[in-house]
Amino acid sequence: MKKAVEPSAERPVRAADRIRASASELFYREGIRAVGVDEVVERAGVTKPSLYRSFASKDELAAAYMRDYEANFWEKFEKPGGKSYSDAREHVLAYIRVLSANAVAEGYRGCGLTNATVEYPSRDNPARQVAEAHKKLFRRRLRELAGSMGARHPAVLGDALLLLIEGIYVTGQQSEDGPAQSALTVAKLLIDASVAKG
Amino acid sequence: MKKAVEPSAERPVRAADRIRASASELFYREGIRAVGVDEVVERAGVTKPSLYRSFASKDELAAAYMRDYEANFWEKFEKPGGKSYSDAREHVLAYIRVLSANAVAEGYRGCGLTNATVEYPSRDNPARQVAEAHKKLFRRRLRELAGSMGARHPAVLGDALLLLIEGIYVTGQQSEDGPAQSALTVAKLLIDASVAKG
DNA sequence: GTGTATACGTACCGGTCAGTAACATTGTCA
DNA sequence: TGACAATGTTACTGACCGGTACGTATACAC
Repeated sequence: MKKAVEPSAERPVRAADRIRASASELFYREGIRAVGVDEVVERAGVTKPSLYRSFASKDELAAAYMRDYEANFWEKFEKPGGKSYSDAREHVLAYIRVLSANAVAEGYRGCGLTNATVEYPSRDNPARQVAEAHKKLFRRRLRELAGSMGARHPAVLGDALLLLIEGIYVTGQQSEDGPAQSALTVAKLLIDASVAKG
Repeated sequence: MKKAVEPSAERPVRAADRIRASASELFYREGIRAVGVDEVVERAGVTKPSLYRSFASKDELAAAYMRDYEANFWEKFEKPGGKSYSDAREHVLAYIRVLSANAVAEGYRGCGLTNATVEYPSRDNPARQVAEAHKKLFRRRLRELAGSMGARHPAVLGDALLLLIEGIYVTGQQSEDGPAQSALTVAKLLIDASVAKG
């Protein structure tokens, strides 16, 4: 008589996964430097050696957090509000609409990848490297979308949108009543002024 | 026979001042959390008790750094490139011109006040409080300038400029080859599209 | 049953952190 | 000379940090 039912319906849930989840939550909310590995494992309900079996160091755990964050970011960016968009302008505006709504909520903490580059000025930090690579990709994607909108200078409009979005990320953490409120209007202004009319 | 010449040309330089200077440099370059008080006093050429005679805690030292940074900021903002401007549009564009030039330099670290709010999510941190108060003032000042430019909606243009500027601060630390390059063009676009023409 | 591999916990390490106590030294002014 | 204020010197604390040596429980193979 073996296990009867449920081969593994109750999930054991690997320690490494619990740690990733715990780290993601804590690192995002409080910052990477502010959170010790003890706090991470305690919240995960595991012990420290389990962490170091799956991750070489706290820095590498932070890098894993960055990769998880990035995957999640792309999902939210490519389907803002869970919806797909064929029109580039509507796509970007939808993302900014959702983003700026979140950014005026209490406790908003901006973009985890951006925050990590602020926390780690040194270029050889593993977490920072993931973040930097992501921001390059994001910039390219925004230029692409700007091109699809028919911008006269897609590079400029793409950069404009990136600057605007990063501005939302960071000002959103400064106060609940910040300039992110105006972001959607600004985005429209920017796009319309950049797209050839006649 | 007293001191002959130079009442104090060779400056004794108060320990507190040396500490402020040392802290400002280190906190800005490496981040506040990343720098220990030992490093601050060592660079200042003083000892730890001297620090704690002038500052109640590291947090309070960080708050002092914020205040110093802010004073310096206003100087640079109100006279970009050392020059005064009577025209609001030229004033803002001059600031953004200088800023974006700095932002593409290697080792650029953005705005110390912005960075501090990223490092300290908790609202009761003394340094963060200084930074938050400053950002409120800055927002008001930009709206004021937007009004002087004759914007149809000064609040929107002011916010647009703030989002843009914060975007420059933060993307400037992500890479030397970032969107800050386009910032001046974007600023002109934004202003021209916001100012009533006919 | 007895290997053997995997997954995990207990207990600990040395270092660094912010902060302090007690005392010695200096320079200034009167 | 004497008093005061500012600083340096030395040594220390307790908490926390990232990281690890080592023992333990379970499961599957033969």
